[in-house]
Amino acid sequence: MLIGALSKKIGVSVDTIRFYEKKGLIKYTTVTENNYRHYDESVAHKLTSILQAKALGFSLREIRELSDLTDNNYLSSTERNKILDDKIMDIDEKIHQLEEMKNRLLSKKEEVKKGKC
Amino acid sequence: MLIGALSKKIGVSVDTIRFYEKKGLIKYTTVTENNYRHYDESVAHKLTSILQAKALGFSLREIRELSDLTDNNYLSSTERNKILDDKIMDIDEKIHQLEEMKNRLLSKKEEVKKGKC
DNA sequence: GTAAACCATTGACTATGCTCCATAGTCAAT
DNA sequence: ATTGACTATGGAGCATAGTCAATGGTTTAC
Repeated sequence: MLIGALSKKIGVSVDTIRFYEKKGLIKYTTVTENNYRHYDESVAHKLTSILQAKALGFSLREIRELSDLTDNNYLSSTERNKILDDKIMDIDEKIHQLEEMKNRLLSKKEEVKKGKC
Repeated sequence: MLIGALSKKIGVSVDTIRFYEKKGLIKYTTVTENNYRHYDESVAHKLTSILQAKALGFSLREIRELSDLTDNNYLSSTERNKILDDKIMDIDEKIHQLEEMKNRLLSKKEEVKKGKC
């Protein structure tokens, strides 16, 4: 898949794809003699999860660090585990806060219903 | 409470507080003759929920719009309800994606355990 | 073989969300 | 009354995350 096709498939600009590549978030699979980047399905999936993570308030740096955890091998399994556990706690915290926020909005809805506001 | 005290209490810079004020996210309660802003507890709570919302991937604009929903009265209850429902759906979606992300990290942990990576 | 549609690189530009600085007024303690 | 810690305003500067434009090579279709 060339960059334009990937861009259309995921709904993100070609500039953004090249930007993410520069930041080390994605890699192209192959480059042919003409110097065109070629991507496979796995990059499409990765892009999708990058976009999701971004919308959940993770920075590109954090997303990259998590992704490095899979791709590189310079960390001990203890270190990996710690990073993963931290991130999982982080996620649990976010879920909890989202639930709180949802409850606030639900009671706001009740108030609107009762004409209180 | 003056701006410095509020800043220390919540753990956000005075510049940020004034910046949020400029953006319409918070208001000072009173201003004395010396032109100093005075804040009460409600602003402290509001600041805390702004910081939470930001960490969950909401923009200052979105946070402001939601907050306007409480503070102003130029919308019909139907319109309010729609905005609230949209935001609640948005939150449900985020929770769902966080759970997906958590599962991905949990299986990554399993892989680390098994020495596969 | 040439136009249209794609690709690449480089660098400038933009929006958002702060952060810092200069300048100046205020307040509390000594 | 002066020092130090605070406040205010205005504007410049910065990091992050893109976006756009200029220039030029490639590929496909006609």
